Amino acid sequence: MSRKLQDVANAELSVLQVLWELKTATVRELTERIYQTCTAALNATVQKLLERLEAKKYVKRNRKTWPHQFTATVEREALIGQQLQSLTDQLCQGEIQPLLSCLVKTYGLTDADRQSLRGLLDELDGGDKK
Amino acid sequence: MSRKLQDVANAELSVLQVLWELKTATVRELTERIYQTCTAALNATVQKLLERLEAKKYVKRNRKTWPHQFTATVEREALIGQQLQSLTDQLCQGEIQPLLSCLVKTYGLTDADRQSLRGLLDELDGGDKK
DNA sequence: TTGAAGTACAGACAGAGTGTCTGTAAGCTG
DNA sequence: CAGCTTACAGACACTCTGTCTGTACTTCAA
Repeated sequence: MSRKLQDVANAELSVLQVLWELKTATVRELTERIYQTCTAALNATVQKLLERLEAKKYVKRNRKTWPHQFTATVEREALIGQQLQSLTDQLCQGEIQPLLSCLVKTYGLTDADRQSLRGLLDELDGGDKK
Repeated sequence: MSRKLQDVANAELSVLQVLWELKTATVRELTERIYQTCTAALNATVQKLLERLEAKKYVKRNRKTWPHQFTATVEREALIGQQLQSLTDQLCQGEIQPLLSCLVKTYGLTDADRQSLRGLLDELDGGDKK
């Protein structure tokens, strides 16, 4: 029974969040954003998180600059999509249907939400049908 | 930095899946469904998984029968909803918007999917607006 | 050029979660 | 009661995660 690989850990995610915001950043900048301070230890922690994110191909490191510059290589949306995928895989045998219905039913979708959702659907209809 | 509590592990989920299907089951039944066989060791494994699920309030145990009967106390949809919630919390600051758009864009929603989604939206409109 | 300060990197660590097992006590049924 | 099944406690190895220390490397100013 293989484990559900968690692929982006909590602390790693907080690094990604900052990278999405700043586009590019150094370890120091990231550390200060995340911990509101920057000690040697915290620095090393962020360094390690980046190292792991890099291994997972979620972050790119520019070694030509000093200090190194880091950039996210996944969009937030891609990560959402990936999570959605694994969610449906695990709980709906890959079907989106149950998820959609659950989404619409249990979430108090506001009028605005519904409006924009309809908009998206219309786009899709126009896009691939004709 | 607290860890993202994984709340339902992989093996635990497979137990839930069977319970959703059978409504109620004994350890033996669960073990045979999951592992296609039933040794003492596997039995104990499933026992442990049930014990943990019970602690998490995801499973109810009837101690009056022998052997004990187990039932899921969460619906599959509730679990989906919960996962969606934590997904939006982590990646969209609680907003559903980005998730919806990602869903519609990256998933190849079929005509049927879109149709049923519209249906759900219409229900909502009728339900709480008037 | 040299030294101080900042940065990179390797490795170690504790704590938690997970899936699995062994051993033992308890319950049932012929 | 005997023998089988089930329940339960505890242990285990392994992995993941967040954190840290220590050391080597780079840069830049004096």
